[in-house]
Amino acid sequence: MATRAKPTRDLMLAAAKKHVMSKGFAGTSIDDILKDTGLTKGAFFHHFKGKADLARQLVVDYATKDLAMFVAWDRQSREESDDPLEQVILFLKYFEAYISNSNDPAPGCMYAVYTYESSQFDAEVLTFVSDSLARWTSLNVRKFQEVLDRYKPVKPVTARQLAEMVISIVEGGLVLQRAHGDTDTTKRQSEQFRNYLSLLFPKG
Amino acid sequence: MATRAKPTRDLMLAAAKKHVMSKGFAGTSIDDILKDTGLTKGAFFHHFKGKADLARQLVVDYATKDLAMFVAWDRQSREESDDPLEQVILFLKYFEAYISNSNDPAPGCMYAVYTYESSQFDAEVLTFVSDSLARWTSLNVRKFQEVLDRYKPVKPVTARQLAEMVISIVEGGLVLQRAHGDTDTTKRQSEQFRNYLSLLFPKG
DNA sequence: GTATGCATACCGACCAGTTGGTATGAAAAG
DNA sequence: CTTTTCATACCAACTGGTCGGTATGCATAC
Repeated sequence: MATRAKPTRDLMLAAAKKHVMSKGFAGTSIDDILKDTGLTKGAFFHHFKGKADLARQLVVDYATKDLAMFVAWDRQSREESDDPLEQVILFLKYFEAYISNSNDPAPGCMYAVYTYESSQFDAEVLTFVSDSLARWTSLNVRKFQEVLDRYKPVKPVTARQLAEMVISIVEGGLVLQRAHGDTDTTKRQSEQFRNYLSLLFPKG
Repeated sequence: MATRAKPTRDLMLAAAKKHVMSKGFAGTSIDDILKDTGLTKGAFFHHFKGKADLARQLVVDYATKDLAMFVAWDRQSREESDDPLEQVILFLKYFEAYISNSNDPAPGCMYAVYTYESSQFDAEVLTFVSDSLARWTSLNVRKFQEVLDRYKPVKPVTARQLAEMVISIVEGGLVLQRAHGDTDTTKRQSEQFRNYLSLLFPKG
């Protein structure tokens, strides 16, 4: 059976993600993943150099899929409107729909898991997490800069401030949502942020 | 040595907190705590029924100290101003100063740690975390209700929405701050929220 | 002299990681 | 077209070490 290489790796990554997002990385054993997939140690160590390598591949995979989702939402929002402010609103609404309708009972951010378990990971992984969040921020900065180029805010504000605030609200919303086990806290937070935007830019 | 009961327990709780806030709960072994304190298994299992009991006592202790801090800031803000909106602003400023001047190199919220490792804990502990966050929210709701009783917001908003937003922003700020290893991200988020308040309640 | 506050010594379970090996398929040699 | 060669993909069994937890003993305080 030298054919099922990629599916096997993805199968293990999926199982790993499931466990890590509910028990943390240290709380997830390799055996947990193997029991879930029906595979064995040999398969695991064939695809991963070790648990640290799993941590790396897992978060890289997460970042890739996450970014792809954001890019898709961004493109769709640009197709539906020419106004950057409206595009931001649309983007947020796509996100709200995604979080609320997720079949994941307790959605969360893997970056948050890693940062709250930071001592478990090597510098390379932690840098990747930091960089990924920074890249996400940069995307938002560019977006809000487009808004600021067209509309003058009621109160002086930088694109970076707004960009960071979006991420902060999302991350915080996810923490609360998980803690209370509900499905709409993050969505409500995003709505509040849109409220803030409508006050900052009354034109839109 | 039958005299140092309370100090010993607190010593272990302090060491546990230190490790849990940097490696997570599952990533923290009892031996880690014992090595830090110079104590032994006998001491640990004398004060804690097991690791699950440590989780319970640790978060209860955290909640107690956290609440005391909030109450103190609330009292001080009431002493310095009669205006509820100004009191909120003051409260946030105390918080910002606390986070920025903390000697903790990577401050964080223990509730967030527990939430992102939820499968590690029993229902009692998880309920306590949820309730603690709810209590924190309630305090904020009361506060913002006082504000809303005096000032009419430019856009319709409930006290609960604002209360949740504060916590969300703080939690999210802490995630970002830890991820990037800086000291002022949370503070900046709090400042942005104050900006939002000043737009909502232009009178203040 | 009895309860408290610890230390010592130990246990079974589980941990990440290793070993030796097998089945498979694709490419190269005949 | 067949046979050899060899890398890939995986498995079963095992290892040393660490985990949470227990049993016991012994000072000290009351």
